Amino acid sequence: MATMHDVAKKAGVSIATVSAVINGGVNVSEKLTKRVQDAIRDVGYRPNIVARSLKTGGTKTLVCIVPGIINPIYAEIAQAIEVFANAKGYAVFLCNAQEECKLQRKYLHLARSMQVAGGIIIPAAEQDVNVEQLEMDLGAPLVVVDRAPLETTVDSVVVDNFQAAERAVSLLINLGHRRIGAVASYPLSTTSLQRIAGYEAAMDKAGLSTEGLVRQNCSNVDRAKSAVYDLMRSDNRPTALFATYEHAGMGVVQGLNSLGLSYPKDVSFITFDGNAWADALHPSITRIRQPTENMGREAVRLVLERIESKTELSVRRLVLETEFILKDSCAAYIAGKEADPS
Amino acid sequence: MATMHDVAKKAGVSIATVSAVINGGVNVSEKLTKRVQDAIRDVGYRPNIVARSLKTGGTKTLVCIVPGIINPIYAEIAQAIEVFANAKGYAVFLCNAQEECKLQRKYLHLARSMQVAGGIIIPAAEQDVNVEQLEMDLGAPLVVVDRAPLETTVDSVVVDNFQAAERAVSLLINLGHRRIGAVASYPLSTTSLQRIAGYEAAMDKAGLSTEGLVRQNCSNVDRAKSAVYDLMRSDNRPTALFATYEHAGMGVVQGLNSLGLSYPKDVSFITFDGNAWADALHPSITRIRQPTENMGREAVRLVLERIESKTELSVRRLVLETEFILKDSCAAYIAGKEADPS
DNA sequence: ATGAATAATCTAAACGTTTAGATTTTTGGA
DNA sequence: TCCAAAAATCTAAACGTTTAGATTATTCAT
Repeated sequence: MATMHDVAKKAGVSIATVSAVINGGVNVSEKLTKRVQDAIRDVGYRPNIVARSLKTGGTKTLVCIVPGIINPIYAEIAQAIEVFANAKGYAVFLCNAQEECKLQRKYLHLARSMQVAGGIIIPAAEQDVNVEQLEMDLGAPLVVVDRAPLETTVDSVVVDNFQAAERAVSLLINLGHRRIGAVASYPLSTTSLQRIAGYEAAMDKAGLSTEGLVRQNCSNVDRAKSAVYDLMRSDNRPTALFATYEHAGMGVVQGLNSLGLSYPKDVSFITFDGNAWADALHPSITRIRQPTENMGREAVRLVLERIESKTELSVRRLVLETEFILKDSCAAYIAGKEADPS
Repeated sequence: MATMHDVAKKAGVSIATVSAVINGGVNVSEKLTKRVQDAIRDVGYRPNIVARSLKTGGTKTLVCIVPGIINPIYAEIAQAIEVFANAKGYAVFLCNAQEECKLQRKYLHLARSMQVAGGIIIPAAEQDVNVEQLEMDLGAPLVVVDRAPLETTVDSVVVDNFQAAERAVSLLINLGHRRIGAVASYPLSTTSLQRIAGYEAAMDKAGLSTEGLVRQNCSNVDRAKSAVYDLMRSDNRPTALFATYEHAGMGVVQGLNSLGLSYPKDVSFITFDGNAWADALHPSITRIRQPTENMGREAVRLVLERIESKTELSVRRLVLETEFILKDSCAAYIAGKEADPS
C-alpha cells in the first residue's frame, strides 16, 4: 500500500506538500500540484483515513444504530438517514443491534474509536433506555430517533404515538366497538408504551375496560399470531384489534386468516406501519403511517447542526405528524353479529 | 479522553506495561496487572481503535455493503451476516450503496482505510460488476453474495436463479398457460438476468414466444405496477405473470388489484421473495424462497476462512438451493375464459 | 555467594497522517 | 538594484497505540 512518502519521493517534494495538495492545495504552485497529482496516480496512492483521523480526531462519518434491520420501518428510516447524510458529504455506517444492549454498546464504542463525527440511534428496548449514557458511550453528538424518553437532555426526533394511537382507537370506538384488543411489542420500548397508553386513554375516555385485552411482547410475526389466537378464543373476545407495529399487524392478518375470520366482517383492524403491504391486501388495511423520510432528514439535520456548531445548542425535541390512512379494514360493529372462530 | 499515558502515569508504570495488560498480560506480574486495571477503571480509559489499527493494520471488523436496505431480502441477508459474524467475534458495519457504484466505491475505500478485516458485498447493479476491482478497492478479502458473475476469481455465495425461475415458469406452462409475462428489475443485475434467462429457457423449451412479454427496469413497486398495467392492456395479454423479486411481486399484486383482476382466477402468478407477506395475502402467493440465513452464514464462513488462513485458498463458489413454495396464486388456464381489464 | 537463565519491566522507534512554524523563493514597489 | 512582504516549500513534532529489543530484577543450581 502506497503511502504519502512514496508519493513525495516520486514527485520529488516533501510529504507536507503532498498533504497540502490532497487537502485542497492552498499555497502550492500549479506545477507542484500537477506533479504531485501525477505521482498519486502513478503509485496508486489512497489516503489512510485511520492515520488521518488519528491526527485530526474527526471524520466525515456518522454511525446509525438500529435495533433490527428487518423491521421495515427501521430500514426506511435508515435509508432516509443515509440519503440525507450523503447529500451533506457524510458517510453512514449502519449497525444492527438486534435489540441487545450489549451489542449496542459495543457498536457505540467501536464507532467512538473510529472517530465518527456523530450518531443517530433508535435504542434497543431490552432495558430502560438511558440516553445520556448512550451519548457518553459514543463520545460525540447523538440524536435519538423514534424511541426517546420524554425527559432527556439529548436531541430527539419522534412522532406523537400517543395521539396517533388514541385517534385510531377512538375511530374504532365510534364505529361501535366495545371490546378492542391490542397487540404490542416490547413493554420496554417507549413507542410501544406510548401507543398502548393512547389506546388505554381512548378506551378510558369511552368508559371501556381493557382488562385481558392487551397482549405485550409480540416481538415477531409468530408471537403476534399466537396472541391473536389467544385473544380471539378468550371469553372476552374483541371485535376489533389494534396492532402497534408492523409485525404485530402482519401477525393479526395471519392470525385472522388461519382462524377463518375475515376483516372487516368479523373483526375490524388498524395497525401502525405496514407501508409495504397494507394497501396491497384485500381488503386493504387502515393504518398509521410514520413520516420515515422526514424523521431521517430531521435526525441528520440535528446531528450535523450539533457537530458543526461552535456554540452550545439547547436541547431539541421534534415531534412529527403521523398520517392516518383510512382503508377497508374497519367497519361498524353491530351487536350480536359475531362469528365464532372455534 | 483518557489515553494509555494517563493510565501509565496513574499506575506508575510504563505505557508498554499498560499495553501488555490490555492485550492479555503475558509476562506481567499480578501486582502490576491489578494496579493497571484499577488505573484503567479510575481514569475511564477506553482503547483508541484508530491508533491501534494504525499500528497493527487489522481489526475484528467486517464491512457488509448492500445495494438497498429497504429491499427486505437484503435486510434479511444482512441480518444473518450480522448474527454469524458476531458469533465469531466480528463486528459488522453495514453500508447502503443505493444501487450507486460511486457510493459503493466510497464505502469500499472508507472501509479499507478503517482497516476492516474483510467484506461481504451484494454489488450495485448500476453498471457491469467487476468483482475483482471491488476486492482491489477494499484491499481485503471480499465475498460476493447474490449478484455474482459466473466467471470470477473472488469467492461467492449465490442461488441457482436460472433453475428456480425455469422451474416456476414450467409450472405455469404445465398448468396450460401460453402467454406468461415477466416483471423484472435492473437488466444489469446478474440475478435478474439469470431469472429472466430461466424464464426464457422454460418458454423456449415449450415452444412459446416471449415477445412483448418481458418488462425490465421495474426497480420499485410503482414501476412494476405500471408494467402490469401495460402488460395487461396489451394485445398480447398474458394469462400468467412471473415477478423476479420482492417489489415486482408487490407491484403485480397492486396492479392486478387496481385493474380489478383477481388471481388466480384471471391471472396466475409466481414471485421471488416476499417472505413477509406472500403467505398472508388472500389468496396466498406461490413463491420462490431464497435461503437468506444460509447465504449469510456461508458468506461469513468464506470471508473468515480467507482472513484467517495463512495459505492460499482456491476460489469457492457456493450455489445454494432455493425453496419452491406452492400456494394459491396459480390455477390451470382454460382457453376462452379471460377477463377484460379495460 | 556467584552467575546463568529466566521473568518482569522499560525505552524508543515505528505506523501514516496533519500542521505549526522555519526556511527558502518569488514578487514588486522604491 | 535592494528590501520587505507574500508565497511556496520544507522540517519536525505530534496523534495513541504496538512491539522489538534493552535493561533490570528474580530465581535457582552450583
